[in-house]
Amino acid sequence: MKKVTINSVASYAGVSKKTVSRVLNNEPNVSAATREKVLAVFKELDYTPNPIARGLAQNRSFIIGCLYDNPSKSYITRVQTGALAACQENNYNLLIHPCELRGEALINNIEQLLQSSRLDGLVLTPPFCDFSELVDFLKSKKIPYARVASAILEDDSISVTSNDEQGAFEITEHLINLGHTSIAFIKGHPDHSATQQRFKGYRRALASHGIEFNERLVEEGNFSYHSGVDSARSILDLSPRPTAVFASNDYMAAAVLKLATQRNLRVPDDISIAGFDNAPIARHIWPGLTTIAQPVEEMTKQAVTQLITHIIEPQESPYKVILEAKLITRESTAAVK
Amino acid sequence: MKKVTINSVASYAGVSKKTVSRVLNNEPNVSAATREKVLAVFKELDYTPNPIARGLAQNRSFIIGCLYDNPSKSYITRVQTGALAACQENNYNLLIHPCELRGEALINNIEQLLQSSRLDGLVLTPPFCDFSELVDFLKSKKIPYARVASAILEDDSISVTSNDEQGAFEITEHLINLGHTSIAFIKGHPDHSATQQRFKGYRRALASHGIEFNERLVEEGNFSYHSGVDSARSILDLSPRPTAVFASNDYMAAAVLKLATQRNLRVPDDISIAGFDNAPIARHIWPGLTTIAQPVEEMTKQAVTQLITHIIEPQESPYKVILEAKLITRESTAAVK
DNA sequence: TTTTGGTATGACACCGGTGTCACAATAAGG
DNA sequence: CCTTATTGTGACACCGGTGTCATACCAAAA
Repeated sequence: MKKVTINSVASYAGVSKKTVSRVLNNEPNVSAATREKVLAVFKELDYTPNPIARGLAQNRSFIIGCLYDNPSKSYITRVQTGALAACQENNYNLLIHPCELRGEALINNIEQLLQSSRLDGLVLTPPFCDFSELVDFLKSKKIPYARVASAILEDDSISVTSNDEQGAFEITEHLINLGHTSIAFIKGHPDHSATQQRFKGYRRALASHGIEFNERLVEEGNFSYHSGVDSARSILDLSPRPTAVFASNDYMAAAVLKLATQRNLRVPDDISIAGFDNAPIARHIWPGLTTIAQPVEEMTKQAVTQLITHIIEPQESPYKVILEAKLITRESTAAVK
Repeated sequence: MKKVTINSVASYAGVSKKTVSRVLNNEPNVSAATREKVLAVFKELDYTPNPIARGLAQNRSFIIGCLYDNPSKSYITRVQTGALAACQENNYNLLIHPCELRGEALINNIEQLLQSSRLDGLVLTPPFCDFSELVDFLKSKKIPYARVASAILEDDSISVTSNDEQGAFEITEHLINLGHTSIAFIKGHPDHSATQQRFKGYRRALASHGIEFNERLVEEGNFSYHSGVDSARSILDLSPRPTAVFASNDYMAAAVLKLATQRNLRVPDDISIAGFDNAPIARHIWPGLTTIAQPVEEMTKQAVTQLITHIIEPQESPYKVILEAKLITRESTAAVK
């Protein structure tokens, strides 16, 4: 199999390689006849331009980097799925780069990454999307970036998010409507803006139904299953025991369920449990978890699409989208007895 | 910030760019003094070679592609983790490419991928690692590849795997040692070689303990949670009901657990359940699942490391490694009453 | 008919590295 | 001391595209 380059196409078509390049890039000032002829040769020789050579000439890599520091594998793969979909549509590639927000020298790490990979842009997933140190660094280096699921909208970057606060409000209201008034809450990781948002939604729902907020019902978690176990222990030890628990994500909710079951509590008869994210585990356990589903793939896809658009043609308009979160009721929540 | 290229380094150090290139690539025939000098300039100017230019000159992309078609998000992320570790050590990047084994035109899809991304090599995860149509195609195109977790060892490619058959044997034996003689089995997806391996291990354990194999205790699954639910239904409807179920992965085992719990069966008192893979769900549910842990990250890391080594310096020796799988006992299995 | 202006095209340098080869300087051998 | 290897170094083309600019061409305007 011989290599087909722009030179072979050019000589085969009887034009200069610059003209071939013009056809490739849909540039004007090529006669219809010439364009047709070159396109025919593309087909005939089965020509694909070499992205590396292109990248060198244009100082682009056609690669987007995806930053994450997230314990939830399902979340990560959903993000990847969305990002990949956008990349494929635009002939871009996706580079995944897990790294620690609180690790030493995060900025160095990212600088290294940018130096060595020449990424065209970055997608920031939680918690990076709200880490101003990083965002400022990228801004100063003029690296295009897009933020996914951020709570901060007051800036001029690309951002696609969903309404965490509203989701938390709705699921709390769902519990209240079932008659619960003593609803424990497990917070997420403090570095994630979603943590504050979900907490705010919880409090707003209590307030709007005239239920007094009780500090003792709130536990600090960090989104990990393990932290859920610790929080669950404290909550189930309370007396009187709350009739419902709303955990900031499904892993922690699953931990509550596990501990409750171990203690021979029946869910939802003795205690209702709600989660957040609609992770696979929410439907893989019994009883299934009532939770909030967010369009993670769609958010990421939109963010990356917009990022690539921006890379190709820089524009000022800050792209902001807020997508809807949706309540999913399963068996883990029921009316209070 | 000015761009630092090989030219600036060269003129700054007072040598030709070829000499700089020699230092970069650790080539011989550079005097110690010159090498020192150039290295010092690297530091001083904070120079990083442009991988794209390098790639163009050497017709390499420094990118490895990772193919997968797998419903288990945790498996995918484990594979990615291992592959990334190997890539980072070798200054390679990882491109992820999910696609369907049975999708129409898989080969076309891959051909397209290779054309447009100029990947240096591919990692084949299950089920691709055993799909001869694809392997033959890659061979004919002379694309380097490595296979992870394959059951087929009789070829000349790079392959790192773990002993599925032995793992299945051990977990079955574990159940037998607990007194179980009626042990149901749920098969995995027929496209995965692990499916046959695990089934073989199950049968070998039965045979070696003089327990007659009973076809009616075997259900066809496909590794998905959903298929586990269907299989579980058939198994729990059997009469007499088996005292133990060994599912070919943890998702299906979790499905059995869920259904059993819904039917008010106590696990492990009324029925023992074992899985395979040690997925996160195995310890996120109650009771925790007895299962087999495989070193997925390690397998993938070794495979990719070897693949890159092979790309840099093609060699004939087929690299074959088989890593150990390990039995993890949790609460879902107990002695038969 | 000549001037003007836009369109189609190609020559050529360039992106930032690496491969080939020539050549000078040094070391080893006769 | 001269010849022959060996080592260190640089000039230059090349990888496969894109950007800049000159130019030939043709139609509309003067």
